Amino acid sequence: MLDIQFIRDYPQLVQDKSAQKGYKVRVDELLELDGQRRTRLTQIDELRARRNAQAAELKQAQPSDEQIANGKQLKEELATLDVDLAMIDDKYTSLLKQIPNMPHDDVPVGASEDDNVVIRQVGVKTEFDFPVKTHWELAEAKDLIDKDRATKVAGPRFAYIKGGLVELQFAIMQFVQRTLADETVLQKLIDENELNIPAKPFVPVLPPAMIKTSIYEAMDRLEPRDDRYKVGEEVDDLWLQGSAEHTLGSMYADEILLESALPIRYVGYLTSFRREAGTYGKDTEGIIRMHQFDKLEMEVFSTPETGLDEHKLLCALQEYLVQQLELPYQILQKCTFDIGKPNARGVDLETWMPGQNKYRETHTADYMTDYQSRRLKTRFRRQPHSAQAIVDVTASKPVVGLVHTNDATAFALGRIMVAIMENYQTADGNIRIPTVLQPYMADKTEI
RNA sequence: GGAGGGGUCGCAUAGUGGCCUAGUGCGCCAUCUUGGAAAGGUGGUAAGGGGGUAACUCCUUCGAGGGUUCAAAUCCCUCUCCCUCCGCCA
Repeated sequence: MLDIQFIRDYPQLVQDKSAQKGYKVRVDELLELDGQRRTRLTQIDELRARRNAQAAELKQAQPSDEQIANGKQLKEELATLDVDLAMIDDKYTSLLKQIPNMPHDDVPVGASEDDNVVIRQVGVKTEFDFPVKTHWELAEAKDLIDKDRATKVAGPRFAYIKGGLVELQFAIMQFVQRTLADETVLQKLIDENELNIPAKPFVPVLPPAMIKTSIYEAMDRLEPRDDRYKVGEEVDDLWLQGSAEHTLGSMYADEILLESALPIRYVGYLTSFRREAGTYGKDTEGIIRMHQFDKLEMEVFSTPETGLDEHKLLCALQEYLVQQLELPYQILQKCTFDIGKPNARGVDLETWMPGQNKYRETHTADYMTDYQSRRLKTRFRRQPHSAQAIVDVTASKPVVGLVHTNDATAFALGRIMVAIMENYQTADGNIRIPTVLQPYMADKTEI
């Protein structure tokens, strides 16, 4: 959710930037309702002040009939205004929620995902002196993926992942956890990118896989609803999460964190669920697009001042991780249309997939500024800076602000294994193991 | 699933219709005393919203939502979370 004060100050800007993201919003109507709402609020406050004063007057002696009648009238007036306000408030809130986050200044304006900009390509597209196989051909030959039986048991877009691929996944998970806890690596990336943030390690988390409707809505990741799985329709108010971001980013809802605790960096591991509504016929072969996939997700809570640097660190980490696996990739800065409603900025990393002869999205990094935290009420208390306090009395007063949230893929395990299979295939149909992963696989060199 | 007990200002607690403008202790901040500290004294100590250049001021919030009442932390209803016991269970 956007700050109403910001919308009051820059209505045209909000209208224009929303349009750039493909959102038709009614800023005029919202501001009209905002005015009405504030008028009612003032009236209600006045009535309540009178009610409070009257109650204070009556509390000593037995109230007279006249006083009670007077009180009753106040009560009725209040009730009418309350109903009025509730109606205005409903419309106001729903309009306010529709307004997307403002794109950051460097986000290219675009009308479709075709307007995303390739920032750079890194690595040389893998070449082979034999006919290239797709990952599903490789997997079938080695019995690494069984989709037919999964379809029988659970339906299409499910799979049994087996044998060497499972070992590979566990190896990747350990590798990521080790890397994200390595302050030397973090410091190196921070220095290279000239970021002004500490090399604080990521803490691994196993978050809940289900989420309440209210929290999902506050994260602004529930829509479109038909891409999410609802659980226990009548009995429970729960959804299966579609990304660890959904339950990681919401964990400090309604809390005030200490500035000294920030940044908080987590790497969550979770099996994620998506209905993939509207993708019928897309990526039906292989395991690129599944209803269920395992994912390692980075999530960072920070101050507003460091939010963008944290975003850049996450992007740098994504590249670092893919580089360690020695996979060719390209970086895409997403345009205004494609970054998503709560995003101020979004960057995709696409890994080269020789079997499909194209780059495919394996990573995405989202910077939400305070858009999510405003509705979640995830705040932090600024510590008084004593040096300033001497000069400026107000600076010594602790101030509460909204945290900035960042989220980024460490690895979508299914997709990165597809990339490894296709890039590391050998002439005899084996799959070599990237060097950095071998220590986590009992020094196995291929599967 | 069954029975009972709870949710109050960072923490711990008091509070059964108007003396609650939520008391007390701890913690924290400031300050006094001190050579410096401890101890002690004094003052302060939440969030959100409205108005005001400001000093300030008004409103809301005692798990959440409804209700009763001139008046609700307090009474009633619904929900929710936590604790104890029983049952079931990886």
